[in-house]
Amino acid sequence: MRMSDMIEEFIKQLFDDDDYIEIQRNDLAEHFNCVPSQINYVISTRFKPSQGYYVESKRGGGGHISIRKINTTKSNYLMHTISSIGDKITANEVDIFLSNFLSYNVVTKKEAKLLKVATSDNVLTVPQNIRDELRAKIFKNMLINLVED
Amino acid sequence: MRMSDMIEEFIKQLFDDDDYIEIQRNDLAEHFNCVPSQINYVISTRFKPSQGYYVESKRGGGGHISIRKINTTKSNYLMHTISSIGDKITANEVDIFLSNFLSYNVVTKKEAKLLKVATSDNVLTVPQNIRDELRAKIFKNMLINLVED
DNA sequence: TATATGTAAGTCAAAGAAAGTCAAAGTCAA
DNA sequence: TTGACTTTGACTTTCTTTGACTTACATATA
Repeated sequence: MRMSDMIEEFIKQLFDDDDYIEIQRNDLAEHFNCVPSQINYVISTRFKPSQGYYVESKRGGGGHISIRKINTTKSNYLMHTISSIGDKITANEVDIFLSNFLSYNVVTKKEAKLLKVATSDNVLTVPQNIRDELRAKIFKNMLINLVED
Repeated sequence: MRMSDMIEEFIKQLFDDDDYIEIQRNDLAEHFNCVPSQINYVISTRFKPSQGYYVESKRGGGGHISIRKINTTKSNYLMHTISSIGDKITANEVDIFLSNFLSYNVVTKKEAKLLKVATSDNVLTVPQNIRDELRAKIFKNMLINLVED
């Protein structure tokens, strides 16, 4: 397992039942025996706003990094997601959305699978230059149908 | 015996009793003393969705290729449907399939909606001549994901 | 108060690690 | 002897790890 994945998991467990945590970058780095900037990497790739987290930090003595879980209703969440997607989207970006949907229970496993496969590179065998556009269209339209009435 | 066949067999044995495995492309290539891209060849020719496998991968450090076996015991109905669909399918034909699925409770309403919208003409804004092909691809692949458990 | 010092986080680019792509070359059966 | 399938390898892309350097804040001290 990757170091990044372990750190990600560790941080996520810190939340326990709360939606707010504070961590010390250097302590965490020491705990995992990695360079401090590794923590930044994990945070910037796994705790982005688009993944449902809001991050702040303070430098200097007593400095820290705080992470807040963003909670919204399912419909709001989906609607917000839909409008945040531009004309193009990569398969990877879809993946990130889906894993967030799943962790917020916005979609079922099966629905996530459907979303995933319908937008996967394997399936969208069209020229590169229009693939991400087509994917965005399919993805957004499918999501619209998941918004509760 | 061909190298590809040996690799194929080897991978299939990895499943043992599970329906999910992860492999390291480079390790496997080394094990068989072949170039890594040989593994890609084996996977792309022997582990296609149409052959009951779903493949994903991650690059970079700690990267891997994962293969999921599709459980065929669940619904002959869907499997039969999938194999009855050719290279092309119209939006109308999809509709007919869907209403059958619904009346046999093979899919939920939401799933049916997803299937419909992901394969609708509105969404598949690609040239006419490839639209029905793309639709068939998307539709069949989505169905495959509904078959397995 | 202004300044110096220490503490902690941020940035960015290079190096490393895997997997993907594609086309050329090889093989083999019909 | 052609055409489909296989093997090979050079090159590309994606993701992760590392570390040198920078910036910001807190506190002690002149």
